[in-house]
Amino acid sequence: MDTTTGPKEKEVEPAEGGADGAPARRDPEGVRRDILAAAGEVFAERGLSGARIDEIAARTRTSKRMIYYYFGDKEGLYRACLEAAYDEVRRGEEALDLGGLPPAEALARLVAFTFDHHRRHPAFIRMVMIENIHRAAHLRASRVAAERNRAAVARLTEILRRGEAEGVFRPGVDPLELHWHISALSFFNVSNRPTFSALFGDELFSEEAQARLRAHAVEMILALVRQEEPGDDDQA
Amino acid sequence: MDTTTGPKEKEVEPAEGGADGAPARRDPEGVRRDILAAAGEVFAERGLSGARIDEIAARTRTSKRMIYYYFGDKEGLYRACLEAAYDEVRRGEEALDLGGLPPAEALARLVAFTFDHHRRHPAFIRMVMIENIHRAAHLRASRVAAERNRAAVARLTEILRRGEAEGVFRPGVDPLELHWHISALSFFNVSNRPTFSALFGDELFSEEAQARLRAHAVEMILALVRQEEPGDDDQA
DNA sequence: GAATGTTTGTACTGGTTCGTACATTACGTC
DNA sequence: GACGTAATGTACGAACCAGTACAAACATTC
Repeated sequence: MDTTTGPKEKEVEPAEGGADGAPARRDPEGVRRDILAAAGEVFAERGLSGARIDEIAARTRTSKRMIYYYFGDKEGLYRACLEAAYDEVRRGEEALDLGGLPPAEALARLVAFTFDHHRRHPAFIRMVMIENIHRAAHLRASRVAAERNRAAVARLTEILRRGEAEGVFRPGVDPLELHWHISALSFFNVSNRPTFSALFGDELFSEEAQARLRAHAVEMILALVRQEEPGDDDQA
Repeated sequence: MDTTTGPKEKEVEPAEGGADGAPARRDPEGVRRDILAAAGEVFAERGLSGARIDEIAARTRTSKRMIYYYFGDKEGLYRACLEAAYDEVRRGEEALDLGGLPPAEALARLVAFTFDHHRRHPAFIRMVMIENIHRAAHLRASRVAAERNRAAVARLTEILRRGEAEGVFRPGVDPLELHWHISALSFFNVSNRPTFSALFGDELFSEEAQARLRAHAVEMILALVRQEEPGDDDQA
């Protein structure tokens, strides 16, 4: 029985597979990212209590020991994943530039973009669902995510302000409330697909149906903020 | 050390505390309900993997043994809870009678009712969230819930049909899609409150703000189905 | 090239948790 | 009032799983 726990003679290949050129044999930052990626998958898939540290470790290029070394405990790892998820998704939102567009068009694009963006990030949606199940206990404990989210509302505020000034939006619309409605239509469309499919089938989730739903979301939001002046600038 | 596991001399009081008059000493149906109620609370609170059978048993007037006797295993119990939750909530919806109302009014009431109904049943919402995390694996495995849900859509179909016939609703609105939107606005308002509060504070969840959100939900849905005929029956 | 702190691997442990073996009691019924 | 079955209580087992003890290898600085 070989009890020597010394250096195993398997090929070494320490950390040079990163493809980013850095031939660092020790690569703490890379290990961190590696763990975070694996943990993100597993947490999103199974939830906090459902996830197994050993499974996360197995999906890693490193070992369980490293998880505890870098993240302390399971919750610490979970919190880091949560922040990373918020961070990544919110960063993706910044790509959208609505500066030059007329307010109604800008809002329409924002809604459509949000709808699509949520669809593109199901893992993020799942993390938020899980966090809501936990009554946001861990999100509350982290100051990171708040900043980026306020940016989303700030952008909405700006669009509303412009629309109000131009007289195309009715005054007094609360940006936060509007954000709430937009999020609802976009988030639910991803989060509740499984139970809905189970009850009513898949028909709402074809590309065509989704495009229709998105168009309706845009319509509904615009209808809510539009200044209804029947026969004011009617072209006729 | 007393190793006799015989009849303990504690007062007997077998099952007469039910307050419903039935002095049955053995009460299988009551035990079932008792377990189901306790399990419903715990599963809604902690999720499937987070729930502990021992905790459920502790909240019961009976023992863990009975859980396995009646429900087989943890999943069986969870499935029973899920069905019970759907059943109870859908039964509560049947109270709403919209028969005599004009279509727009009926739809408005339906949306407002749905919005409130979701708020009144947070535990049900949580069960659905949890089930969505599990990709509806357990809901799919049960045929029960489907029936009652179709009734909700059927009612919506009827309202749309009438509205279309009367010319107040535009034709071709898909009842299932409309149900999706209504559900989104109502469900999300409960399901995502924790993370939203964590990021933006509580302001949207005061009674006044909720009333406003509900009014907006009604408005948005009506705007979506309304026949836009600018200047047709304008009183002027 | 030695000293010192950082990063990593291996094996293990202590507590938790689902589920069950075994025994016993109530109930219906003939 | 005996018998078969349904219902229930107690104690326990086996697996699982978060977290750690111990020790080694690397990196950095002088």
